[in-house]
Amino acid sequence: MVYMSKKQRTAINPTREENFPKWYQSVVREADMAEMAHVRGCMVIKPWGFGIWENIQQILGQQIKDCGVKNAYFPLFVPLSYIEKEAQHVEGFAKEMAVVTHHRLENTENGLKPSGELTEPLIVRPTSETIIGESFASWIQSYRDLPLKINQWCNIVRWEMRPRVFLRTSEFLWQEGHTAFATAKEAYDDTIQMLKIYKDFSQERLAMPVIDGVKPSYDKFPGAIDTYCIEAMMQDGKALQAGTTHNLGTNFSKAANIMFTDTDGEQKHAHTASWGVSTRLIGGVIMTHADDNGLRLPPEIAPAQIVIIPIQRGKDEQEDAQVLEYAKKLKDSFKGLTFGKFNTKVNVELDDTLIKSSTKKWNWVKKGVPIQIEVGPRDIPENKFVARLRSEETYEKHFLTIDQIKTEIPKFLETIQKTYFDQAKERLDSSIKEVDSFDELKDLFAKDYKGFVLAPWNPCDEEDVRLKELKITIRCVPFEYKKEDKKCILTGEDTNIKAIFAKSY
RNA sequence: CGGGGUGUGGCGCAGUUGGCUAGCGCGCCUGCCUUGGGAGCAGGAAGCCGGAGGUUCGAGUCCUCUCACCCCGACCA
Repeated sequence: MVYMSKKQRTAINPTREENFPKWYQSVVREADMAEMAHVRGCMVIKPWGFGIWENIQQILGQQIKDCGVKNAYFPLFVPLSYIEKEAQHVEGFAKEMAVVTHHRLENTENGLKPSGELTEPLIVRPTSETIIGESFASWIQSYRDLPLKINQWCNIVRWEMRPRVFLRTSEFLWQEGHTAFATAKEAYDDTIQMLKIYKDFSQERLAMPVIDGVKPSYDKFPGAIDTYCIEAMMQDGKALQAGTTHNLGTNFSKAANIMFTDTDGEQKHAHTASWGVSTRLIGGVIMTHADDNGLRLPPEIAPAQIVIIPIQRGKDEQEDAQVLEYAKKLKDSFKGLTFGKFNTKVNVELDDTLIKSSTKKWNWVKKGVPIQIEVGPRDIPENKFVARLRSEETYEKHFLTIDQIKTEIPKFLETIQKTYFDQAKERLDSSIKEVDSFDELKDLFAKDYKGFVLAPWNPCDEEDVRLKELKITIRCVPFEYKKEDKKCILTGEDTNIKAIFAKSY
């Protein structure tokens, strides 16, 4: 038996150290973010979790619009024949498709039975390249119709074998951008530009540092010329692909016949690209920032940056009423307050539920609200309140007065945001090891290494079986690293390219 | 889809070689007492033990089938 003092007691059990996957599930449950639905592989996203997604939609959505992209919406159902048009695309997605074959239920002796078989089965979109391509083909006729930039926020279905809340579910929410250009360069530039948007969003809003780069050819999106990605490192050292962009070249425009008449009068295929991020980002935020007391939300994407907890002692009704009154007044004092370089609005929640205040406070610790404010009878005469920052492990009290809100609260929020990023960045930077041989790589992971490895690699078209056996994947060839003439750790060939090797989600 | 495991109040679990009113911790409700970092005491509600069938005087426990979930592979944002 281990002696456990009250101080060591953690809100989340098991701890990260003890069992990372269970810790993760526990954080999701205790923070009241989501739960697995009774429908296989699907999740119910609860308000506190969905609030994060809404912020992602709102902030990233605006950034996407700022790139000249318009939002639209395309059908959930994709005719089978559309998918069939791009050979690699079919191969890549065939094994995880939900297929609709009937359009009616018939009441029989044995219960409801599907009837009215469709002449052509419909696929529930696993992604929308093909169906959007069909629209693009009819929308685009001349170079004057280009570039065409469309985005949709929607749900998609991939019949996953092993679901995990936020990280891998059969149905999930995402944003998929689809763009078409007259030239290959523009399509390429678009994939690079959008990757940059994702990277900045991830780092500046989610406080989640990422490595951007290009996927090995065998790991690219089915039907793409190249796939680019941002890779984040979770606290267990595993990589999480947090966003991707695909340069589709003319593969899909050939399949869907997206053609335009160019300035020279020639009929040409458009060059297309696609890019997306999903609710997986929320899983990334959890595994990047949460600790053994639960979630820690970066202020930039927290559904509420501040919760006010009235300390009502239940002894004196009048006193309790005054405290609540004061709490409301305090809440109003935050109106119009913003923080950070993006002037993000400060949202304040007043927790006036009947739950005991001490319990209440722990609930909000677990939910990861950046700042907890408590107000009690003693604060009223002096217009005071107590603020505690989720980023401080000691949950120290900061005594403030109402007129200090405008100056101090934004500072606190900026500090928390920065602290979370710095901690994650420090972890990432100190967990990238460089090696020059396969044996070193193997030894490292054999010793339960938690982190990334940067090593010389000569790009090839097939995954190395030795890596597969070690459950290690090449995450990407990063855009930035020191170029040196070395030997590929897998083939021994000369190369000046390096790749990130890691275990992954 | 292959290999392994688990299904018992909301959550986490215990339940001996079948045996009497099915337990424990947390949570929930009521009361007293407390309240500025997870309080205490007393009382209470809540489970046809995943489902179906079987063996038996008797099944949470044994057998058969089935479903679901978890872990390991294959696949993946």
